[in-house]
Amino acid sequence: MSMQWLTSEQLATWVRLVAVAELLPGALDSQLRRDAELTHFEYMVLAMLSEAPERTLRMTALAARTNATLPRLSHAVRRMEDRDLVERFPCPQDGRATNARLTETGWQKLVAAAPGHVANVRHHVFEVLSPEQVAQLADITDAILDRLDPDGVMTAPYQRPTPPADAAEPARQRTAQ
Amino acid sequence: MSMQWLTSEQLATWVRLVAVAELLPGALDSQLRRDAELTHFEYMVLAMLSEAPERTLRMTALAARTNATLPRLSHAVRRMEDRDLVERFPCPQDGRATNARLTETGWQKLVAAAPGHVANVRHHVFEVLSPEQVAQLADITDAILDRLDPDGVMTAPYQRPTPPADAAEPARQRTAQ
DNA sequence: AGCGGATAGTTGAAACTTCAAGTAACACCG
DNA sequence: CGGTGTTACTTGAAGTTTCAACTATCCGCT
Repeated sequence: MSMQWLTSEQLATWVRLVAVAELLPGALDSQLRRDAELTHFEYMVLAMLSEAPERTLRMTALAARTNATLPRLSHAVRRMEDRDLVERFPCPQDGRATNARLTETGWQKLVAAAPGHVANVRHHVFEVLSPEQVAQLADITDAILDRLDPDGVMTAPYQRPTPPADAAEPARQRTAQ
Repeated sequence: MSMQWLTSEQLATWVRLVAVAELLPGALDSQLRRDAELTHFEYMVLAMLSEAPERTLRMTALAARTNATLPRLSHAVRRMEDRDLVERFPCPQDGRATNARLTETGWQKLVAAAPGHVANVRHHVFEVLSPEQVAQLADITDAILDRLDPDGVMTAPYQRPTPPADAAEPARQRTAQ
């Protein structure tokens, strides 16, 4: 394979980006499985529910936020229901829809798992990047997500603070949408 | 979840990085499945073999380069063998080992699939990034891979070209083996 | 040479994801 | 109203990945 359609700089970058995309989910999964008996996907389900009003979300919305297909989510939620992490009930406003709600047990699970997960994130990403690089990475991922996720479904509630150097503790807000 | 252990800039960056890591493999998979009847994993198997001497690699080496477990690779190669994309034969030097070799059909498949794949990569990544950002991204992914893949198994053969002008980092060596 | 342990890979079963229906409720239109 | 089409799931089967043995070979040691 001589990919003459990419410059060697692009090729080197591409290979590294793919490697990160391939390795990172595994690293997150391992730590969570080992320390919290959760997959990264299950963690995301819990995390997304925890941020929603009433800790409740419709299956379709939850699937969008976790980048899952509906069948995948449906099966996963059934298994998590067996473990009493979430519960399902029909949506009062729309008889077709199902709501998933975080249980108290699920919340506790998330609270217990979060510190280790965040530590892992810090270890793999933020400890090795300068503040400038963190800002650059945010710009770069923003640009890529413009094509990959035009509606920003996966990043919806996470607005960026003001770009300049020292962002300490500004209130972050929901995007309109 | 109020993750106070990350700054809001870090949190925003993190959410975007996870979104890219989650969405990118899916985007690659869709295009390859649609246009070439290959998964991204199968494409990587073919690509790694195509770059190896004799278009041949031992199963363990191939697994490392594609970030697969040995059972996963073993099953996948068996299925690809049924499609005549690769072939297996015992390693002459080591009776325990198995070699996987790209067949002519497999090579043709890869050649046919590559242009569309590269176009997809360009579309999702390089078209939306400036040359400066491409260089930044290479530095950033390099730094992250130092922890995620210390031996550089996944990026082994892809050396970066000489950095343009101002390189701050002494570029830790990622040895091929 | 022969033993014990490590290495390389395969295999079948369990777990998970994807795929192809299937069900029920809503929405519009005549 | 009743029909037609769409939306929001759920379900069971098929395909894939992971997990736990299991086989065979190699290496170091005596």
